[in-house]
Amino acid sequence: MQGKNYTMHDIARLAEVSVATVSAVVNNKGTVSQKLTARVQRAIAAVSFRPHRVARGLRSGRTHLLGMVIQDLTNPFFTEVIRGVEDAATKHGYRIMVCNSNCETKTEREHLDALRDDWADGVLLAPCDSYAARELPIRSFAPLVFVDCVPMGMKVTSVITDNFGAAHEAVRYLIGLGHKKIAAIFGQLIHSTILDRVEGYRQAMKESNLVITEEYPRHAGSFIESGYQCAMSLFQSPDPPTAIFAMNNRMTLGAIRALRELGIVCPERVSVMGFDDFEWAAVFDPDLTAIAQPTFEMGTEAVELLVGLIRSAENAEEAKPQQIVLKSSLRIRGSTGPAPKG
Amino acid sequence: MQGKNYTMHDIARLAEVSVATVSAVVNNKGTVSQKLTARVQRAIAAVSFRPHRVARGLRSGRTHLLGMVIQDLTNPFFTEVIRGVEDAATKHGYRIMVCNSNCETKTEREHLDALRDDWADGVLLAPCDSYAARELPIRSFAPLVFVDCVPMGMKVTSVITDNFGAAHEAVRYLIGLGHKKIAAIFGQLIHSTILDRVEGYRQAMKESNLVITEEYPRHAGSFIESGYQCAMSLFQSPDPPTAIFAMNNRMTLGAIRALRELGIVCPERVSVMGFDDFEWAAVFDPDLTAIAQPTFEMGTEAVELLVGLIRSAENAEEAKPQQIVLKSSLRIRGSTGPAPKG
DNA sequence: CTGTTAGCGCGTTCAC
DNA sequence: GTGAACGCGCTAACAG
Repeated sequence: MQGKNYTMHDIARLAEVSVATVSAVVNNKGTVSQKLTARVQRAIAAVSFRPHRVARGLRSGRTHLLGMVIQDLTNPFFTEVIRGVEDAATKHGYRIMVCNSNCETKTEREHLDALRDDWADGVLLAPCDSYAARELPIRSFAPLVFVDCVPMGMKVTSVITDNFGAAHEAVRYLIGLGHKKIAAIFGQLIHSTILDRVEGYRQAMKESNLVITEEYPRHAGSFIESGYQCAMSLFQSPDPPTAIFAMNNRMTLGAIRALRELGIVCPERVSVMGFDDFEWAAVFDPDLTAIAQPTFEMGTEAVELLVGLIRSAENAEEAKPQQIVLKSSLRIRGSTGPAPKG
Repeated sequence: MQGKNYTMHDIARLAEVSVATVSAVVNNKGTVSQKLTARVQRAIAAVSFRPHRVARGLRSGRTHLLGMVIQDLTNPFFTEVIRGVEDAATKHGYRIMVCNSNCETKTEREHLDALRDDWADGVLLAPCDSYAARELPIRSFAPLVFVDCVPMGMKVTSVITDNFGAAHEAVRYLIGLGHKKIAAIFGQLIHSTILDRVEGYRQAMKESNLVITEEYPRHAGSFIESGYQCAMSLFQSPDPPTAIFAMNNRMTLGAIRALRELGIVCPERVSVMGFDDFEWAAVFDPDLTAIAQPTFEMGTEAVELLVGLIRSAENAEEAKPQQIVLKSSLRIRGSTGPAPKG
């Protein structure tokens, strides 16, 4: 049923050389004569031999495997980051093991353990809880780079978006449109990303002497349903906002649905600003104004950082935590407009 | 910098037993005395030892790794399938290596080769080209199960949706609403899925003696942009359709955007039926009628099939190709309605 | 330049 | 019940 898996011994026998010679050819050591090299290569091609990664890793200590543990595979934000990771990793000769924690710290931990069992050469982690992440073994079996979200109040090697600045800019844009009653809706406050965004929102409001009505900031899980619930309750209050700033792509959609159900026209009566742009944002009616994060770049930068750490570790160098902060960009579309008069 | 990786020898020394005893404890052989077992377990816990998967795999020949090669990680259809795969794989003690071919046969091939290097115990494949897939080494290093899309005209082990039946049912539903001019738009005809859907559409039209105007079936890549282009050109024809059947989630969105730009009201003037339901379909205005595939189940079924094949292979049993065909379901929402009069 | 040898960490015989 | 020895496929060290 299955094709045979040839080993170096088979090749050595076929080419009538020793296994060490085969190994040298396979690894381009450049120490083998033209003639033998050709003979070995012919034998390799004849049976389409490929060296066994497992055995190779066992001996060399390096597996050329990187692990990536993410919060949620079904969120397009992460799949785009992964594309960047794949791209850069392939360039450096690494493979990627994508692990989905499904926003469960227990699963996240299991994946990290499994990557340890695999002897991954390095790990990228988008933790699902910035508080719980402080307990994680940062200096464990392999270098670790945090992506998108970081442990609270710790200096770690990471690649993140300037969430504070992005939120600040977005709110200033809304204020520039004449909005004074701007409500933020967000998920549980356990991600450094969301916390930074909320800070940016607060700061921008404060700078313009705008009040954050107590009922305005709403939170629940970062789902469509919670965005819907938040928006619904906001518009049941006596003094509803004229702008909603949703701090997550799914919550944005929930808010949009709520507005439609309530018959509240967007952007004439209420503007909607989303965090995270995505391929389909332009298909909605109105098309969504949103903050676009540099997802692909985030993935590539994270791999570059990680590969650097792996190299340092090999040379027994001590590398200090390095943070890369990427700029986002505001994509202005149809869901935001001037604040209604009166 | 990095924590030390302990080996069985370390544990043996710590627990003052032999490595074989440690191995027996680790693998629950049940042949070690209570006392020694406890001592070994204490030593394991003390340094949080974990057996090296790589070395283990080298010896046993099994890696407990499954590979999954998919067309496009950014398509929610696949991420949901992956969730099912992860679920079932974990249950059976397998890990998953997700590989994204990005709809390139070359990349697909490279991933399959890499999985061979990894000695994956089995492979799940959603090929990006049903014709090219016929050249793939079906009987190679490990059992292979096709998912979603299969090589043209070959009997292979696979889990797919009843695409013909789904499309047939969808078109019959539109016909039941009084539509006669129903246009199908689809991507390149290189996927067995799309081919089956088109066949279902044709068959349903034929059964009701409806003509498929030559200009109606349109094709290009399965992108938002191509859906947009298809819809645009359909409505520049002298006799435009009253219903559009988009055979892919992205094309559906493109069609929606085109209708909005042209000011064509949906569903009053044109109904839109999509293939592939997704989380956000209900947020659009109007919310989208679509055929929902059993994505999660597709993933779990594929793993069950694959695990079965792996077991058979271990027992040197010859298993014949087994096809699982799953039923889809029609989610009727607001984008479809009665055909306009006259 | 090439071949021989010894292990990488683990699992699986066998003796004891 | 337990321990010593061997081998999985490969690479690093050394010998020739």
